[in-house]
Amino acid sequence: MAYRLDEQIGYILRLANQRHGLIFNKHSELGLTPTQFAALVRIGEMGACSQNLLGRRTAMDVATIKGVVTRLKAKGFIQLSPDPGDKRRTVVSLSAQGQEVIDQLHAFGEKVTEETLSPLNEPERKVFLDMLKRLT
Amino acid sequence: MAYRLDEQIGYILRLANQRHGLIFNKHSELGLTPTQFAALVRIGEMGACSQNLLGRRTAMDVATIKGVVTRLKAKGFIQLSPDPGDKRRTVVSLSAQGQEVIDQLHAFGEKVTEETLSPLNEPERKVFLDMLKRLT
DNA sequence: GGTTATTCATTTGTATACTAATAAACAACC
DNA sequence: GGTTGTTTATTAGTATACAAATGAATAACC
Repeated sequence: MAYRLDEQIGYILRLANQRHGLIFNKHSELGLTPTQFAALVRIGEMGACSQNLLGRRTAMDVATIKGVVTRLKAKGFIQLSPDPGDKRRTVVSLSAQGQEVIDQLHAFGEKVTEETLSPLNEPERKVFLDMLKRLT
Repeated sequence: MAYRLDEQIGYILRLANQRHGLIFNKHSELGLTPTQFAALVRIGEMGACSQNLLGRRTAMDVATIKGVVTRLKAKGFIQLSPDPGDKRRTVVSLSAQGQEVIDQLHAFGEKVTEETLSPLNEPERKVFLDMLKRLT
């Protein structure tokens, strides 16, 4: 059987990611990227935490989370403060503005998820997500 | 139902992509990235074509394919030549070295695909790939 | 208590990925 | 045949993503 790029999981994953990004950007109101969105939602879930821990919990390495935090701070959604008990750490937490948009983010995220999964019906979505999770 | 980042298709797709990238790099012998690999395999499938067309056939915009072509050329896998019939175009084609590694690339790609899909059994892989393709 | 190892954050460098703007060449059309 | 519109390629700017190196602070351990 000949090797066909269009049948390879890596290539198709990249295409699916691209499509998701397009859908995300089309609906985006707050000017957030998918990555910034993920970090912000995660802080909402976790509460305040160190910058590196936030990176680990959102699957971003230290260099990536650094940039994401910088931009979320510049946009006013988070605030940074020194950790009283550990001088190495920078504590990341939601700003008042960040708190205010969390519900909006969730509604937005649900819309993006819905449209991204729209080619699949309900039982298919469950099967698909279960299998996709096993590939992480 | 509360919104949970870990259940969102966009976030899980990103994680799956990351894992695939790690597997790809672990096995990579020729120093290619997944994107460079895709472009090179595609040229092998299509034969010579313009730089922009190659980008379209590998889902890369003009800026991205430009960089990929530059690096594939620097690594000696492709060659560039002017299009005799269209002065705008740059024709991209495999170099002798590129021709030589195509079979190796296919074997490598199959190994990466196999390991990436290893958490799924054979019938699951088929179902999964079919559904994933519908999300592109 | 002092050595060793680990963790945290930053920085540098390389590689996608997309937008937008530009210039040159080509195509369509009246 | 000249205007209009499209295509091709380049460039600049922003944002992930990862590797690797660094310095500061903390933890582990004998």
